[in-house]
Amino acid sequence: MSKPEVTTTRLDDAARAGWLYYVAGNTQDEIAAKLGISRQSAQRMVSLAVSEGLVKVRLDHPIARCLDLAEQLKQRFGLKMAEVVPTDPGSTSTTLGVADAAAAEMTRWLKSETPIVLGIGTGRTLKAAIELLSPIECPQHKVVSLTGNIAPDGSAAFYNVIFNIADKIKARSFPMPLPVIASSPEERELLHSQAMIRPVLELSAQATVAFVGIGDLSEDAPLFIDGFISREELLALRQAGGVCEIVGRAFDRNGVPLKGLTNDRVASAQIPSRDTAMVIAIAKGPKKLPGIAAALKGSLINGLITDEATAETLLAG
Amino acid sequence: MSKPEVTTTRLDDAARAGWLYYVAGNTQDEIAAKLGISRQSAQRMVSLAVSEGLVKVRLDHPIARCLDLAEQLKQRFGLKMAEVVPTDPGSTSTTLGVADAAAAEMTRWLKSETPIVLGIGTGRTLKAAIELLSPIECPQHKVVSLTGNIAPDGSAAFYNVIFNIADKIKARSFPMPLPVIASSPEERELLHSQAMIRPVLELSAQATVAFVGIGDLSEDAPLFIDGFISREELLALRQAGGVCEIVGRAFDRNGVPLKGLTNDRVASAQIPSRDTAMVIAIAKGPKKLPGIAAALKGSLINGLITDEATAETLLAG
DNA sequence: CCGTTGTGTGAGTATTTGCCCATACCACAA
DNA sequence: TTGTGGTATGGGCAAATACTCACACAACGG
Repeated sequence: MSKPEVTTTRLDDAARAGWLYYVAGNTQDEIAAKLGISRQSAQRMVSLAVSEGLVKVRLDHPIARCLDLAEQLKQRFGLKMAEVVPTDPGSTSTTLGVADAAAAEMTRWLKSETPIVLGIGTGRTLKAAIELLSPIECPQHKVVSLTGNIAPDGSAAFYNVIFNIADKIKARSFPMPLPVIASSPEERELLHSQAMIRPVLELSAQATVAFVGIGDLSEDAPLFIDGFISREELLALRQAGGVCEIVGRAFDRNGVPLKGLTNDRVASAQIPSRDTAMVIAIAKGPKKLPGIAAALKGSLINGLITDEATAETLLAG
Repeated sequence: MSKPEVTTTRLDDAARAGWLYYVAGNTQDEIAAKLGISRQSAQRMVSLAVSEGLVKVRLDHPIARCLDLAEQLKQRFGLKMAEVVPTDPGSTSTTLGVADAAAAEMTRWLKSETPIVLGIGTGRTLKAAIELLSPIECPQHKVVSLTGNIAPDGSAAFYNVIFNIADKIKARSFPMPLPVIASSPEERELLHSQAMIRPVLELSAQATVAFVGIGDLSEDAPLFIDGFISREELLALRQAGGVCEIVGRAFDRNGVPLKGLTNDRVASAQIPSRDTAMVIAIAKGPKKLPGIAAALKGSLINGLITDEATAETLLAG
């Protein structure tokens, strides 16, 4: 037999072995018997068929596309974790799907036996996620708020969810009894140096994992809607190039924190270090796209939970 | 209420596990870790994905021998289309392999943008093929049954698959609410002239492509097993030289329809014209050999999906 | 003629997978 | 409340599979 012919018959045999294995459902032993070769050779034929790309596996489920996108996101943006949920084309909700996924991801972390420190940001998405969280007893863990929980009018900030989650999971909670944005840089320093606050800030820096929302800075930016900043402050942030806000701090399109403006007075903790903690953002939708892109570009996060449409646009851009 | 919802999320998870297993190449242990479940549950998820038909394996290598046989079949019997799949020597299944190939061939037709009329026969092989069909949305097409769908006892004929396929591909379906074999020639005429039936018969004559099974007339002929004809009628058909049956109509070894007997009462549509339609038979195995040979000889079909062993015998004879 | 190199094979072994079964869980009815 | 039937879970084990290694053999070059 001449050389090239040998190669084609080898692939032929490989295809036959692969067929018997994957389509006919034989074991490699049976294939070996039927083809009159040793089982090791049969195994080699099958794996040759796989490595030569003869065998194509396809998943007939919308989820497959999501997992694929998640993988691409991880690759492209160097994320440690990514999850993409299907987009419901008919819904305009900004929490549908991602909240469920976030709750599931939280549960996975909380199931850990070894104590973790769970950092929690703020926002509508996060609130929705925590509402979906099934109660589990996790007295070994600690949850720490990354933002202040006092609204400008003195009431508890509605979308600060530290108490909700602490209650759900029966863990010790560390809220930050502070305004989200102080009235001056000096006041912030004063507040941060309080004995009550310092341990919380230190704990937040030790977070094992943190879940944060990403706020946009459009006309109806949550920071503005909820009264934490004035319209003028919002406009100033936008003019300074701000595209998004994470735990109250504004960033430009490259994920670099803006200098000055309200950022000088944001009383939130820093986003935990991406070297020591998983920082998972939960965000989807066209309005948040620039913000998510910025967070990815600036490596502000190393985990992302989003939806199909958003993931596609992120990868296309 | 909760039942379908639970089922879909379960399938979602199964798809996820299947993806991680087959596409990402994780072991079941890794999947278990990533999904926060036990390995056993992961294993169940994966096998659920397989059993639900979410996972499709395709071999992208035309095995030379099979291609060669297919070509010879086309030449020798003047077929427009032939496909030969490998034979699993140890298996006695009459559908293994050919059903997959038939599903793939159907998919090729269904992908067409221009509307087609798809005629569908009946039988075990066809049923297996349609179960393997991946759901695709084809509202532009029409599927028409070539046989009645009422069993002698009044129930829906089990191997009438028009509803299964219509459901899978979301196309308009045209079943034939008739018995497969009428009690008399007169009854058949009466039934066929009904306003409900005539359009279906007309549509079936316009089929672009039709997939049919070939039934044998041995002791366990499907027509007899399923109770459409009596043992006496079966024997009579055999004595009159009948070797096979397509859409209920019996043919002799030259593919000529038998005169009289049950053929006078078969309420099925005619096999669509081989001049205007592709008529593809799906059949393999020694028991069906005479039938396939007859169908080829009588040019009842112009397409064939069979297996290696059957193709070889056909060509040798 | 001999050694080298690449390829294919079989044997043995570690890992992975499939399956059974005891148990836990949940919903529902008595 | 308790019992009951159906369902999901995880442990354990045997089968199946993947991997590593050593050897055989042919081609090639010195």
